Parts: sequence; C-alpha cells; structure tokens
Amino acid sequence: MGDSEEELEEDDTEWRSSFLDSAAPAVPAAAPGPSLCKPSAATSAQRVILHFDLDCFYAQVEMIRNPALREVPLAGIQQKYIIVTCNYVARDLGLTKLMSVIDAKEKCPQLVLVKGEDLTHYREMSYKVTELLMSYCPLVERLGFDENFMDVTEMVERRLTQTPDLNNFSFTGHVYNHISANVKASDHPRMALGSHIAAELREAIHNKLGLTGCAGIATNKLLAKLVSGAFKPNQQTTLLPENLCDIIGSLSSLRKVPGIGHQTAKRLQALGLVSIQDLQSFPLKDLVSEFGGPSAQRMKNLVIAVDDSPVTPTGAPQSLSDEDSFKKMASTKDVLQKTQQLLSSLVERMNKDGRQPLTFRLTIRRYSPTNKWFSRESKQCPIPNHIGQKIPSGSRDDAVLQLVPLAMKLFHKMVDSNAPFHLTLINVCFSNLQTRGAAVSGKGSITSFFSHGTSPRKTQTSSSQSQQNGSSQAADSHCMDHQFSMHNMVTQHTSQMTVTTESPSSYEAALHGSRWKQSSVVAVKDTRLQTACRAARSDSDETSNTVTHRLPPNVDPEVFELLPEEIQVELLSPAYVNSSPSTSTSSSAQATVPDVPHIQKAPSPEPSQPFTENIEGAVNELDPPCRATTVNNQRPLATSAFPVREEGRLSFVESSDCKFPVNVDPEVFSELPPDVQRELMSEWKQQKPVLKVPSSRKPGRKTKDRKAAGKGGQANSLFKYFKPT
DNA sequence: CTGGGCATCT
DNA sequence: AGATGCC
Repeated sequence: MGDSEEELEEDDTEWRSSFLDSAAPAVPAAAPGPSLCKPSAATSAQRVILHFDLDCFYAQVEMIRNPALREVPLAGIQQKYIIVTCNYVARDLGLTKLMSVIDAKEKCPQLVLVKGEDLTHYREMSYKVTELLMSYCPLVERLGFDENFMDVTEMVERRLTQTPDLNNFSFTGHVYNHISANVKASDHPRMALGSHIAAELREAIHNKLGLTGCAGIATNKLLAKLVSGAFKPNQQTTLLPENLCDIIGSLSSLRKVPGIGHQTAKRLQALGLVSIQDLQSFPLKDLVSEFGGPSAQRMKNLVIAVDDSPVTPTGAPQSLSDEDSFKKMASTKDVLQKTQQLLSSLVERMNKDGRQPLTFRLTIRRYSPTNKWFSRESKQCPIPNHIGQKIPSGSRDDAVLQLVPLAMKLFHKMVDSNAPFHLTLINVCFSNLQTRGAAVSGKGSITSFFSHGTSPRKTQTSSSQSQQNGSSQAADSHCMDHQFSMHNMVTQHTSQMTVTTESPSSYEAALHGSRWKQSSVVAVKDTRLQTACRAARSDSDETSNTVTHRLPPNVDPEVFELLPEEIQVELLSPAYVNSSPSTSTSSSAQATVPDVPHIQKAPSPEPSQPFTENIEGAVNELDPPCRATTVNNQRPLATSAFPVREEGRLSFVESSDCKFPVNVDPEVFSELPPDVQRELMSEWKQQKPVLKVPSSRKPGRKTKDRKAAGKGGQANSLFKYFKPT
C-alpha cells in the first residue's frame, strides 16, 4: 500500500500571508514553457473536488471476507515479509504500514496475519467503489486501489440552483481549522454542498459495499487529498479556501507534497530545500535550470496549493501486470516456471478484461548488494496476432503456451543464462490493450459512460479548459444527483455480493465448465501417459525405444528420437521436485483465531507452492464446497508427463494436427537457444501439482459462452471493471 | 527482512 | 526502456 507517512502534522507556521495572493491562478508571465497554470481556470467557476480514501483498505476487505477478523484484536495484511497494512486495532498498538513482520510481531505477538499477495479481491472491491462513485458522476479518477478523486462541480451547481434555503444549512463533517458548527454554509455554499455530497457518497459506500473511508472536500485535487486525512478513520474534512495556506503549511517537508517523491525530494534537498517555505522562496529560474520548465513550475504551484490538474476519468486500465518477488532466482528453469505461472493468471485476467493485448513486456530486478533498491530492466515485444487473439477468444492455455517462449526470448535478451544470475523479481505485463469487435453501443445505462472511457487519456498538453468543457458535457448528460434516485438502478447490482464471500472464480469457473471438452478427451490419453511415465521412471535406461510409441499422438516420435537421451528421460520423468522454498514465506503467523480457514494457523510444511495469484485465492476461498473440491485436486506427482489435465490451466494437447511441442509456435520455438528449448520441453512435460479448481460446475452446458452475451456487449471493456460478474 | 500494481513522461 | 511517482 501506500507510503509510510501520511498524517498531517499540525504545525502552524506564520508564513502564510505572503502567499495568499499568489495562490490565485494567475500565472507568472515569465514562465518559459507552456504553463500548466492557465488563465482559463480563473474564468471557470470554482471547482469542488472530492478525494476519497478508504480506511486500511486491504484489511477492510479481509474483514469483509472473514468477519471473524473484525472481533479479533488485530489483523495485518502480509506480503512477503512486510505488513502492508493492518486494521486500526493493530495501529493502536503501534503498528504502522509497511512494517516488517519481525517488528510487527515484536510489538504485538498475538498479531494475526493474512496473506495479501494476491490482489484479486482488493482489485475487485476497488473497482466496485469506483463504479459506485461513477454512478453518481462520471468524473472519477482512481489513485491506486483505495483512493478516488471526484469532480462534483456540476452536481454542486445543480444543487445550488435547487436548494432554496441556504441559511438552514450547515457543513457535514469537519471543517479544517474551524469548528464545523461555527462555519456558515452560506459563506461557502459550494463547499458546504460538497461536504454533503461527500457524506452521502461515503454512506453509500458503506451501505452498499460495507467499507468505511475518509473524504476531503476542497477546490483542487492537491488540497482535497491533503485534507482528507486530517481526521482519520472514517471521517471527512472540508477545506475552505481561506485555510488553504494552513494546510499546505502544515506539511513537515517537501516530501509530503503529493507529486514530490523520493528522488525529487533528494534533488531538492541538494539545493538546500527541505521545507515548504524553502521551495516557495526559491527562485523559479534556479528551479527551472535544475528540473526544467514544466516540472519546476508545477512544483512551485504545488507548494502554494495551486493545482489545476483536472480530474481525469480513469477508465479501464491501460496495462495489466502480474509480478512476484523473491529472495533469489538463479536458474532458467525456475524463471521459466515462474514466468509461466505469472502468465497463467495474467492471461486469465486479460481474458476477463476482454481486450486483446498487442504488447508483452517482461521485467526483472537483479540482485545487487549495493543497489538493493529498484533497478528494474525490461524488454517488450509485439504479441503476434495469432497468439494475442487467443486471449480474448478464450483459448487461454494455448495463449500461455505460446507466450512462455516469447517471454523467455525477452528474458535471454536481458540475462545471459550461461553466467550466474540472481533475480529478485519477475513481472509480466500486457499493454497496448485493444478493444476488439465492432460491437455494441452502450445498451446498458452505464456503458454509455464508458463508451468514451477507454479512449486514451492522451498527455494533457491541452489546457484544462478543454478538459473542463469536456467534463462539463459529461456531467451535464450523466451526472445524476443521487437525490433524484437515478443511481439506484445502477448501483443495485453492486450491493449484495460483497459481504458474503464471493467466489472470485465463480464467473470464470462457469466459463471453464463449457470449455474443457477437449481436455476431457485428452484426459483419456493422459491415462496412457501415466503408465508410460511410470514405466519410464522405473526403468529409465530403456526410455527411447520402449516408450516412444507410447507418446501421445501430438508428439512427433521422430522429433522425440532426435532429442538427446537425457532429454527424453527428462520428458518422461516425474515432475520436477519443486525445490524452491525461497519464494514464499511460510507463514510465521500464530493465529489465535479459531475457525478461520484462510488464516494461516501454522506454517504449512511445504513451501507454499509457486502458484500464488488466483489459484491461491481459490484455495483461500471461504466457500466450503469450493474448498472441498479444491482439496482433492492434488495429483500424484507422476500423473502425467505431458501437461494435460481436465480442468487445469494447461492443455497442451489440442488438435491432432499439432506437430511437435504442441501449440507452440514453431517459429518462435526454433528461434530459442537450445538450452531454452530444452527447458521449455522440460517444463511442459511437467505437471503442475496445483490445479485450478473450477468449483462445482456442471460441465454439461456447452453454452455458446454465456460470456458471449455478457461479452458481446462490451466493446468497451471498461464495463467489466465495474460490473460484478 | 521493501508489496504488487498502476500511471506518466522522457 | 527506463525513471519516477502514487497507493
């Protein structure tokens, strides 16, 4: 989650008066480049911007998934060795965000830990929140998973014209540096209305999704964000323009300014600038020479609380990525395995998205004792269309199979696998996401919001004026005041589901149910393979000859015989023993909570297996029947030499016209270095012990794709990000 | 013993 | 492709 600090230090210094005037949007005429601060803002009416920040978001989601955690003294969300967040009970005992597990347990030994490396549930809930907000007004911009900006200017203006009596009106929630009750709403009618809207939206989020959070109400994003945390859990604060300098002055250092990150703060410090005032009084031209015009001006503006950046509707993500970090990864085999694992879940997510990625990127982080911090390297390449198409079309395992070699090719562009290497992170990413199909206008009421939504939010070189105009249009046509109850129809469907544990894969599972026909055919062959495999294992000397004829039809015997004997043996040998405990932390949590299935009560004896991601999510599922089916899916290791399974992620055997390594693009494959080819072969013959459980699903229905219905309608894939399936 | 995931800009 | 920033 977020930065470790966010509390505002109340530190009223007396610098303010001199900047009150300059806070007006009037831009210094001397600005060299195209200024971000454009005069048009002065002409447009005062904006009302909300910032929502959910309380300890991951912890809340886990508490919803497992209410037992609420009563439990503490809960922390653990990712690797870090507590990324924890509930407020834990915070009261001194825990902070991003604290190491060691420290955390030292402070409170009874700490209950929940693994949070799989973000699926958080992501889903996150989009429900955004969707809910959008149902009131489309101008919602996401910031991470737990924050949203919202431009409610239009909504406020409408209410303003329809609110007869502004005098019987007060602020809701806190007013920064004021006693709320003492502030006359009539002096700041827009802000007051904004505070009411914020309160209603927070209430809606709580009622429909069960989440609490804070809100800030101000005239720009910077201020709204800064003020939202003034009173912390589950409260809201309005910042009046007259107090704008107070809050910016309360920041203890430049680093606290959103937009001034670690590196920038360091460079500023090198210039002798540490406090807000330092930067305010620093000559612009000197700043320009260090950072360039635009950056310099932007920072200067931020520090006087000027922020004209528009609330830009976020829309569907422009990239999907999946990553895992670990202490050490040093073999090509492990890289291959991990890459395949990451790709499996990424392809699944991509498939749900519905769009087709045109670009693939592989990112790694190498270990280096000195530069232990982020130095990531990446390589990307286009995804051949015939591969990319398989993702939205639903041939997900095919897609994975063909993407793995692609990924390995990129890997070898960065890493010489002949020399020793030491990776600590692998990331796979789809980008350049293309909406397929002609399809469909918004038939649903919401979809119309999104019809323009996925359009690229180009770099906003244009002044925010045009953006403002654009948003006004959107607001005019779509902004609905909740008091007109329009939102009910829209938000209904989000309301229930979330409190009861919702199987993350139920939707997918339904799809699988109709999709494994091929695989079940294959399963028969699989049986034969097993026997072949066992035979080979018991007597590995006679491999080639004895076994060749038992190879599945999709493996060209001739090719097989050309392989070195050791490879043949490997291909028929039982699955690798997965010997890398390094990647996951076996839990050290000593949970004291009874009857909480997905809490780790004791370290699992085996290193938690490669599959994190959705699979882990499935295992974690609370739904008993789902769990039950999960248990039996462990197969004997020797199950199969070639990856085939009824309902697993991979089915290598598909159509009989496949030559050699099955669905893999021969061209791509042949380009690979020999050792990689060998690794691939080895990997492919390996049966993953963990199966994705499609939950209980009747495979009977070969429905056209019940997704086709849902999916045909989604030329704009944004929809699914907001639609609980 | 520093997550995992997204965006923007150059 | 990398750097930086946000959560």
